Amino acid sequence: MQRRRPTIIDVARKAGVSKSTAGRALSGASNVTDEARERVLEAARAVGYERNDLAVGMRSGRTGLLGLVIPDITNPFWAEVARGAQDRAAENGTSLLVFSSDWDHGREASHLRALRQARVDGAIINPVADSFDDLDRFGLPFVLIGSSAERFPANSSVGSDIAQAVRLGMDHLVSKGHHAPALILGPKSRIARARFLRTFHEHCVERDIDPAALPMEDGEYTVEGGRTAMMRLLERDRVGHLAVFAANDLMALGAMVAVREAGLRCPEDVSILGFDGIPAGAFSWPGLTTVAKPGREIGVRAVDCLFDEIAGRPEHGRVFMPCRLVERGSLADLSLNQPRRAASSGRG
Amino acid sequence: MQRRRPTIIDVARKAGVSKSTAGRALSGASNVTDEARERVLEAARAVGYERNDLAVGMRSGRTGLLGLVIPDITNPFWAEVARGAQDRAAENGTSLLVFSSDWDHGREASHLRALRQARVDGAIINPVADSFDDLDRFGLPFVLIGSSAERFPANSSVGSDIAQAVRLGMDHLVSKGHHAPALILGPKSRIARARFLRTFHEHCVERDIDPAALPMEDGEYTVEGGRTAMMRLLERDRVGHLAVFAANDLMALGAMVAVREAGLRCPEDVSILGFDGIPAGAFSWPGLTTVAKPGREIGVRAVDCLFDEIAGRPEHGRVFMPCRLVERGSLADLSLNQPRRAASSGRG
DNA sequence: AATCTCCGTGGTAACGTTCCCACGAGTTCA
DNA sequence: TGAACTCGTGGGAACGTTACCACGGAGATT
Repeated sequence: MQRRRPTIIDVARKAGVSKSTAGRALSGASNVTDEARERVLEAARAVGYERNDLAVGMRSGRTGLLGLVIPDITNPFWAEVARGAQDRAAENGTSLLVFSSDWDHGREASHLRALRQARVDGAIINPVADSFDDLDRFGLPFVLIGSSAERFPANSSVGSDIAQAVRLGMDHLVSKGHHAPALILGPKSRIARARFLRTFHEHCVERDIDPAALPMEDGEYTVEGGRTAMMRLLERDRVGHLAVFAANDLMALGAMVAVREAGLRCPEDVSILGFDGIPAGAFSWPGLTTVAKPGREIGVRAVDCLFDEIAGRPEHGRVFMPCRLVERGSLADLSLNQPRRAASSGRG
Repeated sequence: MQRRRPTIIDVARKAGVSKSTAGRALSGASNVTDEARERVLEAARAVGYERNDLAVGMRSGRTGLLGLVIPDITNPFWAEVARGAQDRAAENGTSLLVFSSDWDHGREASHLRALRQARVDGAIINPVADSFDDLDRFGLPFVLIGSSAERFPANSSVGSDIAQAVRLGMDHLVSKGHHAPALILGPKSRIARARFLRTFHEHCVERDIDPAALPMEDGEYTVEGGRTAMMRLLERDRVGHLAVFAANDLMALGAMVAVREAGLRCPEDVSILGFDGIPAGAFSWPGLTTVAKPGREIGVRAVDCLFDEIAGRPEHGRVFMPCRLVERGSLADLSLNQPRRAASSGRG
């Protein structure tokens, strides 16, 4: 019942030209007379021709497919990245194969294999692997995204500018009178953690703060991880207002929950600064002040960078996108010597 | 520098068999000697052979690609659906092409064309179109997801059981003593709105409630839409406690913001019931009580259903997945004649 | 006027796999 | 013993497109 889909040969026949000419006209090559092109395009429209990308990929080696391998599409930050990448890919007539690795080496390897078998033109990868082996074996053009990219300095990568982001956060904390913030960090196994911590230390030194004296807790990059880390933080001896810089918005939101569960208030008793810029931070109460990574823009740039890589001109090298501070209501302003004064509680 | 990738012919040569036999062994066909199969597999491993899905698709008509067209991957609900679909697809050795339509007809049409050109085996679509035309022209097996599916009774679809969901919500509201809840609905242009409203009316009739007497406001399916709708609701004359049933979690969270901005408290002054079950609802304060759709499960079932459709046995027809009530802290319990008693404020 | 160059065109090969058919050897049945 | 059948195997065609080469005619150059 479903009849054969028209091919370029059908178009050529209808237009009265050879399939070579038809192919040239349809692919927008220049060496075709206007009249022939016109006839071919008209014929294509008439028979309802649609190019077969498989055959194109087979012959030309270009499939018009790109791969995106991220930890989890349900994580709001990665969803933003995916959206940016998808939009940019669509602008260039390419499509995106999306995979979630769940921080699992096996899954990642399996996804990379699927990408190779699909003969994608290239891939954007947030690598689970901290060794170069799997990536080395990938065998296709790729661009790394995220903070783990710094482990692979030889490859193109697009990430947020952590150094600038931490400085932004520190400046904001200090400007509000928080000179010795506690830290809530991710698991020790994660590369991003070391990066964050090292940058943080550098900024402490610049400001004559002894980082070793600052409270510090670990947790998974989740709401629950942030909650338990904050509980441990609250159990410590402390005097006066507590300010916390969390390495991730989900942890910051979890910390906020823990504060409330402890019978304390944010920002009156505890100030919280997040990191990521996920939408959910705008719905909490108070709204979460955070350093926002440009997730969508990272996705866009990664695709641009990947096109360069595919074209054999990897001129970008490593791209660091600037972050911005989103001020909502989770930081108290102690700079006016009014320790108990709440910050305005607008929703950034 | 990058040498040719090994083909099935290389494998055949190395194993000392014909490419037909090599192909049979690699594709797991039965009519091959164990010894030959062994040799082929060994040879494939030795030369690092990886099947070319393009060529397979070219010849066999099966590409191992599925399309997913949803409104927006950054919407947490759709991200869940995508994740479920992706996982199930991966289990079956297929990959997912993901597109966001942004409720735009042009984008949707363009994405569907890209799917056809990529020769995907089938697609899962949340259609923007309310007419059948675009879908009719699609020409490939597809399964619809989401509430708009009901416009197309002739096609397979997977969605949540709105009737059951609304009943669940109503039962909960009534059990907490809210017999005349206000409604915050989506835009009149959306199909989901009519569905929700009709079901709501049916349940009102069953309970001898006059739906016409209930306050009702429209808004976009966003936080801002919910916020302004709630502001309009609060401007109306009212007596006592206000209960609101929002047609979407984002709107519910926006409503919560509006309540706070008006100097009122949730749930003490206003009770809010959401609909969707997005993760952000757990981070708000109070936590959002909501009717949760099984997003991930919908994605999984949609893929199963699509495989049936591709195989030419569309036995599923229309699948409705049951929703469940997630009780957090945004509803006051008025059932004990204690109008001002706050509900427990746990985080579901 | 002869040659060279450029341009548009058409034919053919090639991409890597699966499908189809034919072949020979071994087995079963009459 | 011969026919029919099964089974594993191999050769070739086919999928739809683009790359490559060759050709003829028009215009430019010598």
